[in-house]
Amino acid sequence: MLSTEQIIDAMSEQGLRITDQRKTLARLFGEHSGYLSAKDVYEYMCKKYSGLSFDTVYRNLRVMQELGVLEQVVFEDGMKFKASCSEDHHHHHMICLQCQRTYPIQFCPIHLADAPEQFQVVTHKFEVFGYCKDCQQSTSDEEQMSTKSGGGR
Amino acid sequence: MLSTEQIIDAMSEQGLRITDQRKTLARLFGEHSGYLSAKDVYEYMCKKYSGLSFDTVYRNLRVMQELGVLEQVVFEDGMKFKASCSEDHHHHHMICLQCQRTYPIQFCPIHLADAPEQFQVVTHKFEVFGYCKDCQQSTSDEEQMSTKSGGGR
DNA sequence: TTTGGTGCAAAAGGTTTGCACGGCG
DNA sequence: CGCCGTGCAAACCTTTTGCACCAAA
Repeated sequence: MLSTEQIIDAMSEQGLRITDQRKTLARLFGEHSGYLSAKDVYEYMCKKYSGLSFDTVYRNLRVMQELGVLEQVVFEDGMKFKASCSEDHHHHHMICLQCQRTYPIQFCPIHLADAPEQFQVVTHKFEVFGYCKDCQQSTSDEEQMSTKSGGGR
Repeated sequence: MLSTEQIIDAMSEQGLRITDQRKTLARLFGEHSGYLSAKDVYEYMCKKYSGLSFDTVYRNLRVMQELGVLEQVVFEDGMKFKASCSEDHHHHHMICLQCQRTYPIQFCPIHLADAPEQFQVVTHKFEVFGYCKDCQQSTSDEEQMSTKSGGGR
């Protein structure tokens, strides 16, 4: 997963200005490996920037996603973001339902599927949901972020 | 997949009133095997019911989903609905990007995934997207519904 | 200094809710 | 005839857009 520095460098190289807010965003996603909703990000950022507006958060999330430093995924309860995987080969994810951190799965089932021969495959989605090692015993809410982020879905 | 009659029977058994609108909804989902958004359904129904309101469509979609006759899935471009599968065993789907019809896949990759041993699996999602037999040659828009429903995602 | 980022306000979907009336059972 | 389903209006939530001001480079 991209580090804080890699995120900042990528944004800088693309000519984006590195504002204080964007540094904080980079750090948030660089250090937190789970998925975050726009609201999660807004609430987190609000603690530092009192006059923060929702639209700036959305704008920055969008810019960072278009730049490729963030990945955007649709869940049942809405859009979420996390730092892009730095793994360059195709892989899937296990996603923790508690802390929403992701763990790579190298195995890909796409060629094993009993496709109707006539079906021309374009893309696929394979995701495993459950509880990671840390979240099985301690269902307490002590996570990396002090805001409550888990529990969703 | 549930037939028009099965849908109506299920609704009737649950004490729901079978209004003309609900009959039409049952027929729509009973005969159309693809995913439809609330907007798709609204536009289709509008052709028959001039004074139709959006909220009634939403209410009925929700009721039918809670009753179990409709399945609700989140795509990148929003929520969509289709008649529930009548297959009683676990399976996955191939979904046509053109007509949005679905085809069952019996194969399930869940036990083959190289899980971090510590990860406690709760659920999973495996979907294959592409073009079905009918939609490969004819990219024309002749589908079951006369409204444009495909192309999405 | 110049261009791009931010906050504010408002708009734009999509979905839900309260209420009164009309139709199903 | 009683209660549920419907249409209407409005609220609500998330996301986007226009504009003027301020700050990064």
